[in-house]
Amino acid sequence: MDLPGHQQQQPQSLFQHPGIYQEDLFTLEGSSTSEELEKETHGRSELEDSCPICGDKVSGYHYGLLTCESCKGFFKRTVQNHKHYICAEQQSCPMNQSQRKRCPSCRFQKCLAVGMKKEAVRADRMRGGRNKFGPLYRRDRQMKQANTASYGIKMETQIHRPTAPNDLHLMSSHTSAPLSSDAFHQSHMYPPGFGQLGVPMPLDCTMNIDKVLTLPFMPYPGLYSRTLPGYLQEKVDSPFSSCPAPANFTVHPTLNKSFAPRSTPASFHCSQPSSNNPLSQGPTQAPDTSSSGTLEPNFLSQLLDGEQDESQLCAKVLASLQREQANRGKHDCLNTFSIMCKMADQTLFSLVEWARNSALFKELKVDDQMGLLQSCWSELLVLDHLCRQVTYGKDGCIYLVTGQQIEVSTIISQAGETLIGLVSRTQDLVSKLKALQLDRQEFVCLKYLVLFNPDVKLQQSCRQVEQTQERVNRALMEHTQQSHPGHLDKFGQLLLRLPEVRSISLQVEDYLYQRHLLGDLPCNSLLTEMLHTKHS
DNA sequence: ATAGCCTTGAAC
DNA sequence: GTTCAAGGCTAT
Repeated sequence: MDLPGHQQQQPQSLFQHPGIYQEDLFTLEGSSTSEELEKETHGRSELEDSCPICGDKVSGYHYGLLTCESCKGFFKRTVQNHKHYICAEQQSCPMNQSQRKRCPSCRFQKCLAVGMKKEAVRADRMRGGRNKFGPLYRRDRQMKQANTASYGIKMETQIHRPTAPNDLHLMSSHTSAPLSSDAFHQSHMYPPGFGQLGVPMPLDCTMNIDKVLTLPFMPYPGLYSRTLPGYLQEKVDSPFSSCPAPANFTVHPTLNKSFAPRSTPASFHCSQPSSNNPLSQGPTQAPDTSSSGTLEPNFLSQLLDGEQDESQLCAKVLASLQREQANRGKHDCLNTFSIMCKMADQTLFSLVEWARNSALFKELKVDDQMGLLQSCWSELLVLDHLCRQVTYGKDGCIYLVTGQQIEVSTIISQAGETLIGLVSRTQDLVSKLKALQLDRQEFVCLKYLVLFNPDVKLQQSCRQVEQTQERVNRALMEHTQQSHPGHLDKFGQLLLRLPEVRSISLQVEDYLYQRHLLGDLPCNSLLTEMLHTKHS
C-alpha cells in the first residue's frame, strides 16, 4: 500500500500482517473440497484469462481491470456517448459471451460492479500514452505473478483504508501517484471521521483466546458464555456499556460529536412496552392498514432511532479485532478468513442488539424472538452489508464494516466459484439498490420486514408479527410515495429485492456452514451458534 | 451497436 | 526502442 503516512501510523494494519498472506481468504474456499481445490488449481490460468463481465478471452487491462476487447469497447462507447440503458427484465440478465449483447443495461451494471472505472475513459479523447492507472496495472500483475507461485493473496494493494476527507491525495491508495481529482475518492463515501481514528492494529501480542472471552472488557458481555436464549433473556443495558475503548484507540476530538452514541429513547430501556411510545402501542393497536389514513408521522423516525451509528460499529469491530489479535501469540495470527468471520460475528451481534432494543420486538415472547432471529439473522447480515455498500461503497469495491475496501476484481480473480458467485450476486443487488436510491428509512423498513416474518412458525406472537409487518410495509409504501413521488413503483421494486436477499443469505449460510465443518470458523461465536441451530 | 484490429503516445 | 492501454476505424 502506497500510503506512507498510514504505514507510519499503522505499522501493522489488518492486512499488512505477513501471516495473513499465507492464509488466503479467497483461495481457501478452494480447499473446501478436494474437487474444488483441483478445479481451482488447474483452472487458475483460465480464470485469469476470462473476462469478469462476460467470460470471453481477456485482451489486457482496460479501464481498471483485465477485460475482453468487446467489453472494453462497450464500456468506452457507453461512457463516451453518455448512454443510459434500461433493462427490460428484472435487471439480472445473464451475462456471458453469447448473451452479452442482449441487455446493455445489465452489461454496463456488471462492468461497474466488477470495477471498471469510468474516469479512465478520457474526456478529451486523447490517444495513446499512459494514464494514472499504470501503476495499478503493474502492481496487479506483480500480485498475480506472486499468487501464481504461492496461491496466496497479498491484499494490501487492494485494501483501501479510507482517509480523512481532506486527505484526498491519500485516498488513491491503489496508485503511487496522487489523484486529487479522482472522482472515485470523494469524501462523502466515508463515514465521518474514518481515517482520523488513528487505530493502530497491533497483531502480535500474546494471550490465550479463552482468557479473552471471559475478560471483563469483553465487548459483548455474555455473548460467548451464554447461548442466544440466555442472551435474549438478559436485562437490556447499553449494548456496549462495558466496552471501553482500548488505551491506544483514539477518536479525533472534533469527531466526538458524531461518534457519540445516539440518544436512546427512554422506552427502549424498558422491558415492558410504554404506552407513550408510538412504537410501543403494540401491534394490536396498530392503525388499520386497510384505511386510507397515514401512519403517525414519527413512526419511521422512531424506527430510525434504533439504528446503530456506523462509525460506532466500526470502532467497536476494530477495537474487538485489535483486542483479539493483541491477545494472540506473535505466530498465532488471525487469518484473513477468520478476520472476516469476526467482523461478521460482531456485526451480527450488533444486529441482535438492534432487534433486542426495538420496542416492537421486545413485546414478543422470548421464544418467538429467538425463532425470528434464528430465521433471519443471515438476511439481516446481508441487508446490513448491502446498506453499507449503497451508502459508502464505491463501484467495484466492497466496503467492510471496518471502513476498509476490497476491490471486487481482486476477489473475482482470486476466489473460488462459490465466493465469486456470492460476491457477484451481491454486487448486482448493490447496483440495483443504488439505482433505486435506497435511503435510510427504506433500509430500516426492509430490516423490520425481514425480522418480522410471519412465515416463521411461532408459539404465541404470530398475530403481532403479522400486524407489525403490515404496519412497516405501510410505512415503507407511504415513505416511498412521499419521498420519491416520481418513482411510482419504488415500493414494489424494493420488495422485489427481498427474495434475492433471502436467496443470497441462504447461500451465505451454506458457505459458512461448509467452512465451519472444515474447522475454518472461529469457535464460540454467535455466527457458529446460529449456524448450528439451523443445522441441528 | 458490436467487436476485432489498428494507431497513438507517455512511461519505462 | 519497447510496452501497452488508451482511442479510432470499419466490417458485420
